[in-house]
Amino acid sequence: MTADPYDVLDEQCPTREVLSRIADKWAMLVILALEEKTLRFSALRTRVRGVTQKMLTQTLRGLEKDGLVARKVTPTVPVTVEYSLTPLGRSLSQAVSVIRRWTYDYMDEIKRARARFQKTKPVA
Amino acid sequence: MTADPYDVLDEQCPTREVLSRIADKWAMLVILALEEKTLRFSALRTRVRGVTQKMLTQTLRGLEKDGLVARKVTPTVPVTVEYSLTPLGRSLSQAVSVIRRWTYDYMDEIKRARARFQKTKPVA
DNA sequence: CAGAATCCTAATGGATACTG
DNA sequence: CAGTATCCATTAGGATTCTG
Repeated sequence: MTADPYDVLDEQCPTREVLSRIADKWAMLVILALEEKTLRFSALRTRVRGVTQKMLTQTLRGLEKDGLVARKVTPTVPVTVEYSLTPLGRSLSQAVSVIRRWTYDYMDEIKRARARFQKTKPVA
Repeated sequence: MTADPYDVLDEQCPTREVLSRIADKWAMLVILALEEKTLRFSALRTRVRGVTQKMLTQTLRGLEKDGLVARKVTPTVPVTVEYSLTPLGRSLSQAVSVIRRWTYDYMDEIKRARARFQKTKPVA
């Protein structure tokens, strides 16, 4: 059993910036949306409720840069742009789904924890 | 098979804000650091390389609020404060570890994807 | 439709000073 | 030691306008 050559807790480790990209609210939501199916820009904007056009564009460029999302332009009039997960992106979506699963499964417990916290430390 | 009562892609869904808290660079790093062992504030600051005291405090308060991290104060002089994952936090750390695992496993492929991207779209 | 550009506010991050 | 508080510079993010 060889130790990992990486350590994300180390600031200099290249994995740190990869984590920074995916440990991001919009990035995760986009990945989850594209996991379902390929979507056009406008559909993606609708599916990922609350994302602004600017953040969606920015997030997509980042994911594209790291090879997680593929951008396909069809020269219709007006132009059609489709976004989909690459095989690499799909492998990541598995991991992101685990996070979502956890969130769904423990939502109630988190609510209780919050209530408990409020009781212990009333609003300052 | 009952459908999940939640949908994180819905802006109004309570799971959205939970995801926002954990889909965060510092939050994930703190969770990974505490997964190894209980740590005092200063040790945590050293382990999570690059985090500032301000961001660490802020991140810990958020995780504490959602019941993921426990804060234990021992009234020594000077005071000793230990942070550890709660059982709920440990269940999450499993999921976060999956993300880290993915990052370590695909780091090389991401590097190649970046190189490819650079070739296709030279710096603007 | 898919975005680029612009403007403005809020959050982040660093540095420093202070306290129980 | 483990913070809180404050000032300041930089950056992220939101709202709006405009275009191929």
